[in-house]
Amino acid sequence: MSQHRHPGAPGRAGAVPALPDLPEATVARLPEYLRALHQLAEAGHETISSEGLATAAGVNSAKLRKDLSHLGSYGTRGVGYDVALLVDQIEFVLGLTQRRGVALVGIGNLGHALAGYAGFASRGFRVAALFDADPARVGEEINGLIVRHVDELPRAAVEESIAIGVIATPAAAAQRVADQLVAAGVTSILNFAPCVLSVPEGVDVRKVDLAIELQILSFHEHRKASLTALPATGGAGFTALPGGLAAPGTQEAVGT
Amino acid sequence: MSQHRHPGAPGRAGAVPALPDLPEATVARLPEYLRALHQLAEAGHETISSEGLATAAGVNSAKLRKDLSHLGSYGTRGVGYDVALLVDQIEFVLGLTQRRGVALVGIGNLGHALAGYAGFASRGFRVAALFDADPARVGEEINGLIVRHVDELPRAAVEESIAIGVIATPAAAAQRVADQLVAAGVTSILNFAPCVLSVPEGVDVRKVDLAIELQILSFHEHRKASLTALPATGGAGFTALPGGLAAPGTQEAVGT
DNA sequence: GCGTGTGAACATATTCACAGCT
DNA sequence: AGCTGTGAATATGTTCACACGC
Repeated sequence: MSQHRHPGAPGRAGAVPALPDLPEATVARLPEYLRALHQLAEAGHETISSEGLATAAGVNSAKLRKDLSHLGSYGTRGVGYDVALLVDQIEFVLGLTQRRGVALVGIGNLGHALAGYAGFASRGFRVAALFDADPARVGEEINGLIVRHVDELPRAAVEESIAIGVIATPAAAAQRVADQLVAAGVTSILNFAPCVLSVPEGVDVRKVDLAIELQILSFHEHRKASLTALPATGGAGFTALPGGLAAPGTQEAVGT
Repeated sequence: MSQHRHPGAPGRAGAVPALPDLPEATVARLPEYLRALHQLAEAGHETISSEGLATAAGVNSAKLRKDLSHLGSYGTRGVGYDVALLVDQIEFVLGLTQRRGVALVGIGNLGHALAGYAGFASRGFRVAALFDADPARVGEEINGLIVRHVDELPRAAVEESIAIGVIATPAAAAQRVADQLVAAGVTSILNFAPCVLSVPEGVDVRKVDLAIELQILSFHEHRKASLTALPATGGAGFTALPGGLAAPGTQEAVGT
C-alpha cells in the first residue's frame, strides 16, 4: 500500500469518516492497546516502539503492528508510535469520543457491583440508568442514581440516550429484558446472564459468563494433571518444552 | 477415523485417561453446551439432535458436531445425542467431576459480588476462601466465609486445596497477588483487574475486563452509526443486507 | 429417511522475515 | 542502525456437503 488514507482524524470534520472494517480479533485487542497506552502516557512516554507497546499490552509485536496497520497506521520508522496520537486514533475508532450512556438492568448481587464499578466511568462510559423488576429494589440509590422500575426503560432510554444495555438479571429474566431493551431502541447488549439471547439482526450481543471462565481454567488444570500423571521419561517434574518462544515471565496464552 | 477411542469415561478406572487435546475454540464452547444440556435435561429431553442442541447453545449445528466429534463422540446416527451421557462426558473432560476450590482475592465492590455469586457453586466450583489486603475488611463474613488477610494465602491454599485463584483487586495490586498465588502453588488464575499479569510458564491466566467488553460494543455502535450516515441509495433506514444467512431472531455473532 | 461424523473447501488469524523509510 | 509496514507462509477455526450407520 503506497497511499495512506487516514480514516477521519478526531478533530477533523473533513473527508470520509467511514471506518475501515477491522478484523474482529483486532477490534478485541484495541481496548487492550488503549489501556497500555494510557499507562505509558502516565509514565511519561511520548513515543513507544511496537515492541514496547506489545509488551505492555501482553501480545507480540508483529501482531500489534499488523493490528495498527489496519487503522491506517501512525508510526514512524526508526522511532515508533506517538503515544498521544495513537490514543486519539484508537479512541476515535472505538467510538469513545462520545461518552456513551449505559443502562444497567438487574440490580442484584452482580448488578450492584457493576453499578459501582469505577472502571466504566474512567474508560469512556456513563452509567446513566439503573433498572430492576423487583419493586422492593426500586427507589434504592446507588452512586447517586436511583433504581427505577424496568417498565420505565423505554422512556429513560430516550431521555438518557442509552447506547448500551447491560443485563445482570437471573437467566430466566434475561430474554424478556433483552426484548425490552431492543424495543427501547438499544442495539448493543452486554449479557451477564448465563443464557443465549435472541435478538433481531442489527443488534449486537456480547456475553460474559463467569462460570464459563472457571470451567475453561478447570479444563486446563485437568489437562495439566493428566499429563503429570503420565511422566514421559523421568520421575518428578516436567521436561522443559523445546521450542518455547514465550519470553520468560510473560503471560501465558490460554486462547480467548 | 474408523476407530473410536472414548477418553476414559467418568466412572471407569481403566485404560488411558489422557485427554485428547481439544482445539481452544472447542474448549471455550464446551461449557456453553453443558449449560444448554442441563437446561434440556431439566425440560425432560433424554435425547437431542445436533440441531436442537446447537440452537439451545447459540451456535450452528456443524460446529457443534465437529466439537463433539473431538470428544470421541457419543451420538447415534438417525437419533441424536443422549443428554445424560453427554453431560457426563463434557463434565469429565472439563475436569468438573471434582469440585475445584476457588480462592477469591480482593473483596471490594466486585469481589463482594463474586463471593456471593451462586453461579460458581451451581456449576462445579466451591468458593473456599476470601482474601483482602485491607485489615479493615479482614474478618468480615460473606456467605458463611470469613475474609482473611492475603498473607494467609499460602497456608489456606494448601488447607483448602485451592485450584483456581480469582483476582478482583485494583490493577495496581494484581501483579503482587498473582505472584502470591503462584507462590502458593496455584496454577490457574482468573483476572478481573485491568492489567497484564506476568506468570511463569505452566500457569494459565484468563482475563475478564468489563470495560473492554463495552468498548468492543462501542466500536460496533460507532460502525453502525457511520454506515447509516452514508445511505447508499435511499433516504432513511437500512437496505436489507443480501446474503444474510443468520436465522431470524438468532443471536448475532460479534466474535469472541 | 434421518441425523451423525468427517473430509475437503473456505475463511480468519497469527507469525515470519525483510524491504524500505527515517 | 533501528523500527515500521506488509507480503507470504503457516496455523487455526468454520462451514459445506455428503457418505454411512441407525
